[in-house]
Amino acid sequence: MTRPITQSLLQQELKQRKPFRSVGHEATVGLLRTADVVRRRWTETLAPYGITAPQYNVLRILRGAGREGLCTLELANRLIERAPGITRMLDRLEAHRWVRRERSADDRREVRCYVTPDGVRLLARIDKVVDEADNAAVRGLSRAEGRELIRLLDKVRAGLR
Amino acid sequence: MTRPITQSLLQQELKQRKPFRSVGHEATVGLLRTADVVRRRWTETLAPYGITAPQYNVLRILRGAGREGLCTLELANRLIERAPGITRMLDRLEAHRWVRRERSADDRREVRCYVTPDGVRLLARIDKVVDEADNAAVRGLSRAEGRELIRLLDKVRAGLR
DNA sequence: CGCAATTACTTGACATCTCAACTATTCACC
DNA sequence: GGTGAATAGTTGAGATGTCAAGTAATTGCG
Repeated sequence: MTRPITQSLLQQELKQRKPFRSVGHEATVGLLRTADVVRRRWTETLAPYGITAPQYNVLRILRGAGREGLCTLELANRLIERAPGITRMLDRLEAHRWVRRERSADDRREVRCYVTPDGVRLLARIDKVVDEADNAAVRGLSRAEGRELIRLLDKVRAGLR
Repeated sequence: MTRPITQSLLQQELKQRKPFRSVGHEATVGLLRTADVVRRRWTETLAPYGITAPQYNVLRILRGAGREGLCTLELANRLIERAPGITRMLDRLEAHRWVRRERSADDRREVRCYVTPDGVRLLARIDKVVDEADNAAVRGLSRAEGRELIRLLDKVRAGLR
């Protein structure tokens, strides 16, 4: 538990003089900041296509769902998000004609959502640049480190459940 | 590059059948989702105190700044955030009397911000539960794994700069 | 069968965050 | 010294998230 001679990278970024209170604290702050940076990079990547990152995620999930589509709450579950946000995002996606919604005939409480052909075309144009952004995120890591990062993040989530 | 027999944890969470397109993609998605989970836990921890996570961060930074306080843009830099959000958050923090603002005498363009004694008292009440939340985040990890996670996150951010 | 509880949203209100545009100062340079 | 450029911050408008409360359809149970 010796005092390090140099500050950690994160300490310098935060312009902090004091060392972190604990490994947990430094890991938490590092995690949130890193996610912010990645999110921002994603946003920049998508901006030229007139779509936001959360909207892109929804479209991609709907494409994955295929012909059957998904209902609103199922979408919310996959995004770990509450329904109200989804409803309003779908309103906007529908206005762009990237998504189509209709009441389910089986259960008229449900609203089933589908990507439109326009939406699929948009995704096709975007996929490559998103792949590039994803790979850029792990540019600094070796393949083994990338996998180790994935494993550690899995463990963090498992510990929080 | 062999196909894994079992799906990764994240693949199960996302109910995806296909393996991830790349290590970069899985790491990116894992990072964003893990940060969301940690952020949510933080929000729950702070809710009983009537303060949001971003507000708590601002207060903690201002406490760290001490008697000299900080100007708005300096706060924005430390939070990796744009100024407009900070202005409005400070409006709310000031309404709660946790923060005090005044035009700098040196440079009348600047607005210097300080925690009030009320703010300091609030932080004192909160510090412990936040520490606990931070430690809970790495509960699943050994000490060595925690440090490894910090190192890998540092590398990701360094690679994105 | 009928009615209460549950489910699947939807709407309203508020806190973040973002970009763009605007005001007030201060700085730099002739 | 004065004027144009840069800096610090605010305001407006839109997207995302949250909770609370309301509506419509379905389920469960006596």
